[in-house]
Amino acid sequence: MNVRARQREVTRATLLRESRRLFAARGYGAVSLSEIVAAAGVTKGALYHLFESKAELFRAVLEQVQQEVARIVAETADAEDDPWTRFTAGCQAFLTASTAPDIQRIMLVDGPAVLGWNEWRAMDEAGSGSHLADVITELIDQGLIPPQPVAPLTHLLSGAMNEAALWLAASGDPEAHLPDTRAALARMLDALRLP
Amino acid sequence: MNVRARQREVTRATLLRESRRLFAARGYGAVSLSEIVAAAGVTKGALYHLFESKAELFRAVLEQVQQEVARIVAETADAEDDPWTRFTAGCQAFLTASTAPDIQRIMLVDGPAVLGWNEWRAMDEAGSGSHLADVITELIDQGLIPPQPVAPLTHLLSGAMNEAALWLAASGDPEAHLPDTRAALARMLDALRLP
DNA sequence: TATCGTGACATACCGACGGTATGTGAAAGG
DNA sequence: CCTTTCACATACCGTCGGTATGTCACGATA
Repeated sequence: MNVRARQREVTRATLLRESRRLFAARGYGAVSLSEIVAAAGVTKGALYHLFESKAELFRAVLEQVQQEVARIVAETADAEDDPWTRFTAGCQAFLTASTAPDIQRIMLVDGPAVLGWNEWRAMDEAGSGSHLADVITELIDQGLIPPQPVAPLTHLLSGAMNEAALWLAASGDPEAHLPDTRAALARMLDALRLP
Repeated sequence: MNVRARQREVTRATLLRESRRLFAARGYGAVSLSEIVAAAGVTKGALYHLFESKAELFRAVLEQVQQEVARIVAETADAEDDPWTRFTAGCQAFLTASTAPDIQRIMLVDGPAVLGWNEWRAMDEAGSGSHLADVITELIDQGLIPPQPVAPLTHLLSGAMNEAALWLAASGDPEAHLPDTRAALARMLDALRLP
């Protein structure tokens, strides 16, 4: 790889790292581009050479965060053989991962507001969202869940886990409430299962 | 009431109405104060005389929206005698009410991002959120739901309904998908019930 | 290796935004 | 009446996101 192309990647990675840190700490609206480029040690010229706008920079950060979460969920789920266990383990992994503060603010709070809910949803479905729909489809096919349209149930569960993660992180002591929340989620998932 | 005090209320109501319309249509970030005061037929002096900041104006709008939703939910629920039916009817009413586009963007998308999730949650609990926690507590007391901590289950259900409403409104044809979504929610709620 | 185009930035600047300080005229109080 | 108060209007500010232009090292070509 070229020196130029490599340097470009370094600058881009630095901007992504610093903007992710600042966005996570104080939110999209409260962080200025001047702040970001100062933290990254470059100027606005560099930023606008690499990203089209502030919103596009945020989108790139969000993409990175979502892929991290999707990877964790996929790895946890794939470690299980039983389809039902894959389902519940993946959900629990998502809940735990989404409790991290930087993932919270970027992925769950600012994401929909900055990009609009439609685009946010589209990005989510390219990440962990599709895993959920896939595994639910599988469970219906195998007769473990009553036959039903997949999309509504997927969004009910996705929203439940998102909100639970937000509450967990905001509740002061996530570690303390995690067991109860995991238990409540487990009860909810088990309740969906056919006898 | 004074002429002055009455005029003040008129101006305030006009600003709330116009800003709600604009916030709902294009989102908090994309609407400027100049636009709002122009639509309301006043100047920024009036706006800053009545509200401390743009965020405080938004908070006043959100408060209004949340109270409307809470009223609908409460009226629907209170029309039922059976505790379990009160629960499910209230949830269905919330789902339907939250599908309205202006309620969507203001209450579910921009609310957490503009005010922060903690403040948004606090406001929600002053509105329809507390109803949900109350009725769940009641159902546990009556032995209709397994004994468990109330908060985690409340947030799981609240998040499920929020996300389902967002998906419903974004799915192009809400009327078409509403029955399936209501059915999925009903299944989820029934699954929580003790035999 | 001399040349020259290209690209990865830096610099300088713009209009618009949220917010504030001050002015004004009509209603309220005496 | 006369004075105070208050619901605004006017004029202005610093900062923001965004852009147009300059600069200089790299890299391909002869």
